Amino acid sequence: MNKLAVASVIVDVPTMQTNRPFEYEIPSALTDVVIPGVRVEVGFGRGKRKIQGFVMEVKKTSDFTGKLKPIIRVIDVKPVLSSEMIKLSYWLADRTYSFQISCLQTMLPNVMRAKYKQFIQAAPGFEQDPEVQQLLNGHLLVELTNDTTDEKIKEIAHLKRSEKINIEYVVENQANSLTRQAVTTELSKDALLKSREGLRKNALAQQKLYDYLIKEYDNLPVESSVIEKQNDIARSTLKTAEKNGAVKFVEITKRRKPVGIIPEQQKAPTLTDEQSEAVSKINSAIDSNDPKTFLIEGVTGSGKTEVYLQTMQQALNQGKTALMLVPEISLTPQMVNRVVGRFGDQVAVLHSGLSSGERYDEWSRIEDGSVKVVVGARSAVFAPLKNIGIIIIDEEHEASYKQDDNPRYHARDVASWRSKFHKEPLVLGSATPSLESRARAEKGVYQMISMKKRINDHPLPHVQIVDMRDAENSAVKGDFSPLLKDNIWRAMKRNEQAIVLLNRRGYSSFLMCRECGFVLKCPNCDVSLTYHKNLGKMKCHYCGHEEPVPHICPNCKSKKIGFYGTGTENIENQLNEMFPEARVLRMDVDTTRRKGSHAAIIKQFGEHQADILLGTQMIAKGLDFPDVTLVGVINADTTLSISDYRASERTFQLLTQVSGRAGRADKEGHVIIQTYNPDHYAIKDAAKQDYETFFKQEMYLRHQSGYTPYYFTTLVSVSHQDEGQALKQSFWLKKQLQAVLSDQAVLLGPSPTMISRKQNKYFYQIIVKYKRGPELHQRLLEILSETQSETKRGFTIAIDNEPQHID
DNA sequence: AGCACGCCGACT
DNA sequence: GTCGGCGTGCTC
Repeated sequence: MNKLAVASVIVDVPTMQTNRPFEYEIPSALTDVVIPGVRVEVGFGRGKRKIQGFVMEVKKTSDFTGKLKPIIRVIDVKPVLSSEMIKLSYWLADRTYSFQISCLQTMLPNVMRAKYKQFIQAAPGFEQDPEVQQLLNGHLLVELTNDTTDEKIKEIAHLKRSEKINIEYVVENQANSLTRQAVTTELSKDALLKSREGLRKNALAQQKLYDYLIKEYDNLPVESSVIEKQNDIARSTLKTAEKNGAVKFVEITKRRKPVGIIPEQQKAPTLTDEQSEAVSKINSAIDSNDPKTFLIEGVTGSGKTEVYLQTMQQALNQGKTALMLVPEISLTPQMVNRVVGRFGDQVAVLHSGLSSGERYDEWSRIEDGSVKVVVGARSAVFAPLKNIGIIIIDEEHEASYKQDDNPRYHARDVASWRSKFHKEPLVLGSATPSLESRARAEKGVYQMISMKKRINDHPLPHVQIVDMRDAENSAVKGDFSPLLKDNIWRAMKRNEQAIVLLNRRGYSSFLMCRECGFVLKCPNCDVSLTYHKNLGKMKCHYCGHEEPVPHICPNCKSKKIGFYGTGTENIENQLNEMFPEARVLRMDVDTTRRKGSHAAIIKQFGEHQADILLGTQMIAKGLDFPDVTLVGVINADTTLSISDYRASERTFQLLTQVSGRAGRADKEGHVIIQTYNPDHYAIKDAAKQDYETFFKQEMYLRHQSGYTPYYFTTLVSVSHQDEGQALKQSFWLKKQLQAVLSDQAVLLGPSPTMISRKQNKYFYQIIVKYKRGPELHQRLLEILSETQSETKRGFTIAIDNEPQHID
């Protein structure tokens, strides 16, 4: 009998050199337990280091010529990775040029990441050694933490060299954190009552505990922490009761269920013609296991969400599951209630507000099949659903679907992969599709579904563009044109609400001297410091460096140093000055930092407890406020000035979306867009809510300049402490790439990134535009492994496939 | 990553 | 000589 005795393991060491499977012997005691997808603990390296790894494959023999180490321990009882996820991780690592271990870790809840600890222990026979005793200070084990001083490390290294101490490695599994200590009783309720009577008169704490146990008898076991904190019963009281046989300590696995109240079950409304046509097209793809991609181009208010819900229902009817992605920012209670209202408690919602424990619990509920519908932001695309019947991506153009650190994956690509794996449709929906998706629909790669009518024939808002270069407008002191000011006033008078959007990208409150032009910059990074009001300090967004606000210019000693640029706070002040009676709510990064505050602001505004909602991009997304009749955009063009080929697309999308916020109910909406570029097509087309015209114009320009969707783009950046070295290396890289690319491909750069210095490293980037690039892909992978030794000398190479921003 | 090995200078 | 500095290369 030939046993499967070798496991192929991806180890938790994120480096290029260890980015491949390592083989381990499966001890006979662990056969049948070590199967693909489980996590294991293995020894790695020459020392006694222990780390976590993922079993990818189990086989009979190994080609490895050395001696295989055994697997030390199996962490999971059942696999945490399905065969689908294992396959997906290979594809993802290849596509994003990332380490496979990083991919595996992103696919799983954070708690599955191992925590490593090191403990110092006296070597046998050296327990009494004075040096060892001094180090351990009477303890048997001392943890070696990250904050150990250099001197102490030296001392430890000494002792280790002379073999007086050993270092013990411990791999901790954080996912265990969900078992908690709880209290219960083995006594009957009557017995408890009896014991309660038998307590001494002055044993007040015990009496209180018994009373609690009797009252909560049906809810036992209760977590000890709950009893201790909420009911102020001391641990010693519990211990005493334990001794007396009244209570018993047990371990419970607690499932936090974040979706608290399940809203009333809602019936599916009748569909419009456009909606039912969309539903039937998608449903037939579900029925016939057709992994095609649909692109729903539907104007705001056309009822895309209902199409999503009914097609998801179809998948469920077939005994399948459904996955729906929405941008984090639209994961509002309104949205969630709508889905939960339809599907009840078979829904799991994965949003960033979940604690890591909650996230793990939701993951388990999905994994064990108790959840049929998953709604979530980007990372929910890895939800461990089995037998997926449909995948939906709402607002598919959103840049936040692309992760901006490693692995730099796009949720749309992962969804597409899974759609093919499950042989089920993928539905992309947007009022303003990304150029690449819309172009694919044009070519017939995606099937286009267009929804042009608004439900109940709500008219589109009336949009006006205000040319801020006009004499009348440039003369005003603040940032409000007379027209916008007047319209806000009117809306206030009619007791309606207004939204004011400040397009603040690349625009912030930095400090500038009006005498000499000096700008306060970060000493480590090449960016200006921004003012943080709650800190009262200047802060760097990249490295976190802080310093006090100077009152005289460090350069010319003038006192004319002050803030420059329009921040939300500044606009808020202007609004308060102009409309002293209006209640202004501000929503930006500062006011929404606290968990739940985003939802709180939306709720407050939705209940008309404020008159004006002022904010940045985040107010533009999918919110429905019936009393809003006016939307004002202060500076429509700041996103245009960014040196990014997607600048026009982003501007168009933002303006179209925010305009959709006005007048969704019976009242007509009015939108005022202030700009210095009134003739720009992105602004003009957005004002007309005319996606198709914009699409044609933008496609023409992309074609002219050779960008997505006509070309693929890959961004390669090189960094080093020394600017010259970084530049030298990037020229070398360019030469390497040139050699494998055809004449059709274009290489731009190397050029310094917009922020050319971050954390004291210099960054240069090369943009590669190409039509067909298997050679490029191969060469980039090779370069990554060839340059691994350079990595240690301070070089880093980062590759971003289809970047969302070039900066 | 983290560790051992190994090759150099300056110390009992 | 040898201790300990850091550079190099390997980990099943």
